[in-house]
Amino acid sequence: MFAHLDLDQFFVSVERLRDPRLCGVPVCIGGSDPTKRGAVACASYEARRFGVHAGMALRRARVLCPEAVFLSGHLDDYLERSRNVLRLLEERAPRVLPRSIDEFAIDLTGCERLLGDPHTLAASLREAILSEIGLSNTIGLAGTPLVAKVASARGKPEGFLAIPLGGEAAYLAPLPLRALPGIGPKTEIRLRELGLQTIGALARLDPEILRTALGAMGETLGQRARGGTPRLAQKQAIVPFVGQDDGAKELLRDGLFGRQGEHEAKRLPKSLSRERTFAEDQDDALVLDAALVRLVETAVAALRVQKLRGRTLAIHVRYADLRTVSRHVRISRDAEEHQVLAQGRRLLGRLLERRLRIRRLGVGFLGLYPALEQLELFDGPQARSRRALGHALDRVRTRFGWESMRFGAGLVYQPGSRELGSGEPRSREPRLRERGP
DNA sequence: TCTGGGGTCCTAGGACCC
DNA sequence: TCTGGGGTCCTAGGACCC
Repeated sequence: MFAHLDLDQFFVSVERLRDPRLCGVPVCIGGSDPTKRGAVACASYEARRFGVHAGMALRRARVLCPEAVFLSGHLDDYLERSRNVLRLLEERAPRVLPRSIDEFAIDLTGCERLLGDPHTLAASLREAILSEIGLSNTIGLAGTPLVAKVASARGKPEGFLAIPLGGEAAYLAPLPLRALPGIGPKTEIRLRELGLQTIGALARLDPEILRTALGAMGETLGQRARGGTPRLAQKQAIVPFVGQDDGAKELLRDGLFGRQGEHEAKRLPKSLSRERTFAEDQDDALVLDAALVRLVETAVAALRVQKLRGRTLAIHVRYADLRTVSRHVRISRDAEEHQVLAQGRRLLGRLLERRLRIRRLGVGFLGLYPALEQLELFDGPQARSRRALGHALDRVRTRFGWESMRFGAGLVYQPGSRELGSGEPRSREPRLRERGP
């Protein structure tokens, strides 16, 4: 048997532990000012009753539920409590994989003799997380991880839903297509065009038809519709970044579950990116360049902390009309930050040829690989000292905050009151933004 | 009233090589 | 000189998830 544990309205629950006055009132995490751009990362059940849900624009949430309390949230606290949950589960269950910050897959196969009945064990885990950590949660129990996940989603909140062994496909059959992980809005439309309404209909469809219509994805979905496989696929946690400021915190984020993984080979992330959406759509080249500098700085710093390098640099842009476009370039193994920045500027230049205002700018690295310290042997003294500077910078920023150290163009970004930057006079710097990312 | 930020995986076309 | 077919890499974009 497999269990899937899902923390109910996780971010809101943590905020309520921090401030019990939030109990019983509608709460939206995602930004403290709902008149600004932003999205709801987590809405309390009280807010959901008004139609508010995760992913919704803050402004829309405010219209639907004006009396809601809007908060930026505390990502560091969420990460810590998520690790506490993982630790508790690992102490009492044979094999646990974090699926995200608020979801955990638990393998209970073959542990009956050691740990007893899976139902009893799963129920005790649910109870322990509630009583010892204070977090309400829902568990789904089934013969495959996939069905356990579906069951937990449908058992929310504060639920415990066990699907009888062998009854996986029967449980899924009457459910709507969208209940199956992997079916989003687009795929749902295409499946409906094939005349399908339920997961059961999808399960019965000739695999050949499915394959012709949807390619490899069709095959996968067909298998899932029939219940999936009774194995926990090795997959590393995805760490959703809630997005609120506090630059230096990123440096501390050396992976969500840094400690974990002695027995599980830790998988390298495939990509790393930093993005930001402007308060207002931008076409000022100076502002865009300053944002680019800042994003490259933070992304490179994050790579350095995780001892990774990227093979490809990507710049992506979302234009005012919401179209998203990216440009990529291969970067050399020994490229340094200033060279990466120069490449990024070139790519951004190409994207600016379309004369549209820019809503969002992003810098990403793809094809990540471990940065081998030996590479430094081949560096010249200049490269070495620049690298040392980078490491020193990371340390200073970790201790004193991102704003404690800034360079040239990055200063345009956020003239704050505290930082002195590199000592240059800043009075001439235009004040272009009211707050940093 | 226009939807954040961080990821994953898949597809498809073109370049290039053999 | 013309040219097939296959493999791989790179780039760009789409769909999905939390």
